[in-house]
Amino acid sequence: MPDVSSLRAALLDWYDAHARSLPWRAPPGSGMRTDPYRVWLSEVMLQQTTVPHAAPYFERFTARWPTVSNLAAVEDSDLMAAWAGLGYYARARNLLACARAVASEHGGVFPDNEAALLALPGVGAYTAAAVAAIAFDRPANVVDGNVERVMSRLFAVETPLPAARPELKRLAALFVSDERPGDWPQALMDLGSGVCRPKSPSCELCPLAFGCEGLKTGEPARYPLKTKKAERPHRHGHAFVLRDAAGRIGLVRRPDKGLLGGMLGLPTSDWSATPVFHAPVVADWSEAGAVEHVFTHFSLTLTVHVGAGEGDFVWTSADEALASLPTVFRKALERGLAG
DNA sequence: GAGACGTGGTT
DNA sequence: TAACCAAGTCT
Repeated sequence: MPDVSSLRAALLDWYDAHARSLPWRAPPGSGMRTDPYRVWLSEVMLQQTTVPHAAPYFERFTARWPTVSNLAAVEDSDLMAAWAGLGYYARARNLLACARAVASEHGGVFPDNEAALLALPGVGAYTAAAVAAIAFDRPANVVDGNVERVMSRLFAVETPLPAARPELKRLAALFVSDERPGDWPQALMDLGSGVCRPKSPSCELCPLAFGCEGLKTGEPARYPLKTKKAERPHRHGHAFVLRDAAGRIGLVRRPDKGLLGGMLGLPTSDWSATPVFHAPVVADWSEAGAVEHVFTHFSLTLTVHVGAGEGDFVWTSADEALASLPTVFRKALERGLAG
């Protein structure tokens, strides 16, 4: 068993020299702490999302809505449009619900403890711990994919994910301490992101190499072990680019639950092996090609049809539609507009 | 516990 | 190129 306190000291030293500079991060070692609102917003945006993808959204959101109270006052449709392209749209719906809960139930001030944070919409075990630690400097066991990977290597855990999750969390808990509780998870995540990477880890640069059981095995990259995932099915569908006399696009608001919930979309058929061609209005539809898109649990070929007509739709200029649609529909609309 | 839930970059 | 992967949460 590696010596926990020397590993901890070694990683914090490394962090002092190598911490990343990020838009939501106070200068490391400055003793400054980031506004809880910004910590929370960044943590939600970073769920299953890379730093380069989330960063511009974070900059736009904080410029437009500097406080959680500002965010709480936003119209649902504006928030969803601002989130377009970032994915996992339930996050956006929960983000707004959480901002409104903080505004109405907590006087516009984020709660400073893990339990109260956990009760907020869209805040799970990871985010509650991260905000408690990073924004409030509370000792909290912050366990994300990076931490799981680092722990699985450090201790050469042979149990595959996801079954190994409780064990990895227990191991991570060994490092939680009153000393620099806010820096610790960030150091761990920076290490996981830049050194202890999923593939080809840079063990020669790693401050924890001296105590790493995984490295001793000679195959650190083998960790964490994972059980095979089911194959991703392929579906087909039809999407309809409907234009009125003014050239606007007819969109529909999707139901809150389910795929792309709460977002605007193009009218479509069902998505299945053999979709039924069911146009939103009777029109002279012409085919404009197809687009491919990959979701987490299925891939999709969408055949795009263009036509003119009127009806009960959310009529939107092409530019606004392109900016507010989720990516799958943005791609379909671009295809339709290109002819 | 397992599946739903997006997107874009990397290998 | 297909597969894998990213600071997860909810049901």
